[in-house]
Amino acid sequence: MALGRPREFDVDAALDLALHVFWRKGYEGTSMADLTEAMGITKPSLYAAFGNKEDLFRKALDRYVDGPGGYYQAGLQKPTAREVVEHILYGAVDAMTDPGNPGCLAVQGALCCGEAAETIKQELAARRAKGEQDLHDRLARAIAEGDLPSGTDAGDLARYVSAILQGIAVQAAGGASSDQLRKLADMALRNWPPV
Amino acid sequence: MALGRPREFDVDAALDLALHVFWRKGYEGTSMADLTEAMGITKPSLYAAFGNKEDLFRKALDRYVDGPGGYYQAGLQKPTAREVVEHILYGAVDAMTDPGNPGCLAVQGALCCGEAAETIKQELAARRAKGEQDLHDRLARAIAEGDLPSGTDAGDLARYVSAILQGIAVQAAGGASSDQLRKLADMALRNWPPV
DNA sequence: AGACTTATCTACCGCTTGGTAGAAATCTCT
DNA sequence: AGAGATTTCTACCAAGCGGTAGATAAGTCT
Repeated sequence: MALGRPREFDVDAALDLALHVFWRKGYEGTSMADLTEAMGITKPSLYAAFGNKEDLFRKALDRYVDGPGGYYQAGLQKPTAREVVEHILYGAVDAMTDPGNPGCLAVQGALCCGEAAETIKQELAARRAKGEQDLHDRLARAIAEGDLPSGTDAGDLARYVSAILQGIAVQAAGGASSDQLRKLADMALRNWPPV
Repeated sequence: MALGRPREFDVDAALDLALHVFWRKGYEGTSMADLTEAMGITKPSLYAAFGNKEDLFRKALDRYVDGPGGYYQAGLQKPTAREVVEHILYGAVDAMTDPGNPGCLAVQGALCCGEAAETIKQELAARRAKGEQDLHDRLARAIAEGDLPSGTDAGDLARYVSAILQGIAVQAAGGASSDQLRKLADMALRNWPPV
């Protein structure tokens, strides 16, 4: 059923390569030339397969969330609040200290930027907010189930865990080792749940 | 003693304006045109007074550390570890929710970037590391003085506070309110010192 | 074989980027 | 008044940006 000349490259593999460039350099710091070089295709091929730079970034972001960032949604499935937070924190440490790709795409992809990247910045902020909301809902369930002390504020707790995660992301971007960050996660978990 | 034609603009005021542009847009997201427009001077005047873009950013960063970011060094002077952390956390919340300039220049100025901004990224990472080191030294003193439990690891503690601060920075960049962030600081302080 | 569809390539587009040359203007000093 | 120092301005530069036109190649369909 495939009409026309067949594509000579693997779309998913190319998208992975693009993802890693965006991850390392951020949206603004990545040029189309960076992408085509890393992906091993020419610009017209890139545009035909993925649309423009913004489209490509969104597709790479989706892939990130499902791939390297998958620890987050996986963590939310854990049976207890403690296991949820544990899985997410340690998962984040591992993902964000991946050699060659330090940090978190959702944080450093476009934390702040010029006008041209404004919509990407907002998309990332919205995704972070959505992640926090998902965690909120999961913790609210834990409170309802008696898994966490009643009277706990799920919103405050979710924001606290998010802040720790984002702190880990910034530290990782600055070159912190996985050992150092694991000790950070350990400390947060020794004090879990915070009062 | 002033030879030559006198400068027609106030260097410090112009530097302040440049600082705010870098703060909002980051190093890469800021163009020379953005700067000259905000500062109300032409490009040759800018280059004559501040050097190139990188020089200007460094000067703006110095001004940031002494001005809006001054809460940090001020906090380190407080008499007890608790007051130090309290001052730094609440100071960060206030500084990073400054209307029109959300977030922290040292975090979002260049968390990740293309090759052209690499040295700025490293400079910012080094400054964050230096800040963490200063806090480490202050907390180590507190441990030595019996102000914090002996056996506490100053490095772990400093990294923990840094992570919270950087979490606040990311949340602020994403639009979190000062009320929300204050509750975050409250929670961290209720659990201080973490075991 | 020939029509059709799609991918690939080279070459290019207009625009913005950081940065500067060179002349004119405005001050101080003698 | 004139020399010297410095700032200011307009106009410009090469290089890089994101994005595309148009021809050609490589498949599938009838």
